[in-house]
Amino acid sequence: MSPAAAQAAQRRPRATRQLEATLRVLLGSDQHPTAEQVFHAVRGELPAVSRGTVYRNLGKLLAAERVRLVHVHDRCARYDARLDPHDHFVCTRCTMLLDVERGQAKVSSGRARVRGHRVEGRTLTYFGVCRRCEGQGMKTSRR
Amino acid sequence: MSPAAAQAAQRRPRATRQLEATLRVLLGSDQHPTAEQVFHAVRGELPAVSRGTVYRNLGKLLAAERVRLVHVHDRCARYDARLDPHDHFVCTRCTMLLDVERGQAKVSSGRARVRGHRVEGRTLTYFGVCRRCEGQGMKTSRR
DNA sequence: TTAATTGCAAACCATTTGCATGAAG
DNA sequence: CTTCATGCAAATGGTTTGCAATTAA
Repeated sequence: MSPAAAQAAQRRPRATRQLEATLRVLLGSDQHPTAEQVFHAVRGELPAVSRGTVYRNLGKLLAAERVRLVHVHDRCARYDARLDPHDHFVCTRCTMLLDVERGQAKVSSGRARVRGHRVEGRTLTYFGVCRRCEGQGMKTSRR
Repeated sequence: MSPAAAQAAQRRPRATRQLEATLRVLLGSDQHPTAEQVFHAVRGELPAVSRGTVYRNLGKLLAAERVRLVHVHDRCARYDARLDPHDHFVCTRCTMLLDVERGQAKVSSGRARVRGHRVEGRTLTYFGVCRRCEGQGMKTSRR
């Protein structure tokens, strides 16, 4: 990170309505919405927001570690306002993303190093077919 | 999956030079290359291949489960020809991606269901700073 | 012979960015 | 005031796709 970028990451962002609405949307959802979904939700209260602003604000929230990113084999990023250690389950049919509590024994409390490299964290994602899609058989699933 | 798609996934793809070269590249690397990197490697032996063909062939190899995708918070997909259960370590500075053997006790042999949903697999990714980047301190790292 | 595959180029789509205007501190 | 944030629109970049020409089977 460049010195300028490090400084930017530490500077507290201005409390704009757009930024606050973006955080509020994320805090109020456990659906791990995409940027597009956050954008639509924010537009609900601020009809004039632009996509670019939502993307920039999501970036600020990530930099400030107010939210995290969940990486799935989907094409787009998904945001999560839960900051405590937990895992995820993703439905490979409908992309539903669910929080999963971390069983203490499931992953040993964490290796400090892996093959000599310093480990700072880990992500564990279960994947499969959610109950809803399982029930729907081969029918085209929702998204 | 539509009937047509299911059929397509089962039909054995034609043994073209492009497809074979693509698989050979993947089998010959433990670097988890991106599509772009595979494309360049394939171009090494078939100077006329197009990006589109490599992407289509990567898709066929995935459908045939000859290779897998590793999802990292990077922007692009990375391919892996190792099919046995194993985990990964990613360097958050240089994006180096490493195979990690799965310690038998690390992740319990696998829950069949999570919150009622059927689990078919899981991915465990450690992230941190690799030894090389650690040694380089704050210097701009390779990619 | 004939259906799948290729190369090419255009299309897609999530995300990023430059710039002039507007608002926060 | 001064600096940061916004809206807009254009640019990016990885990936996908339509199409006519090839090629494997």
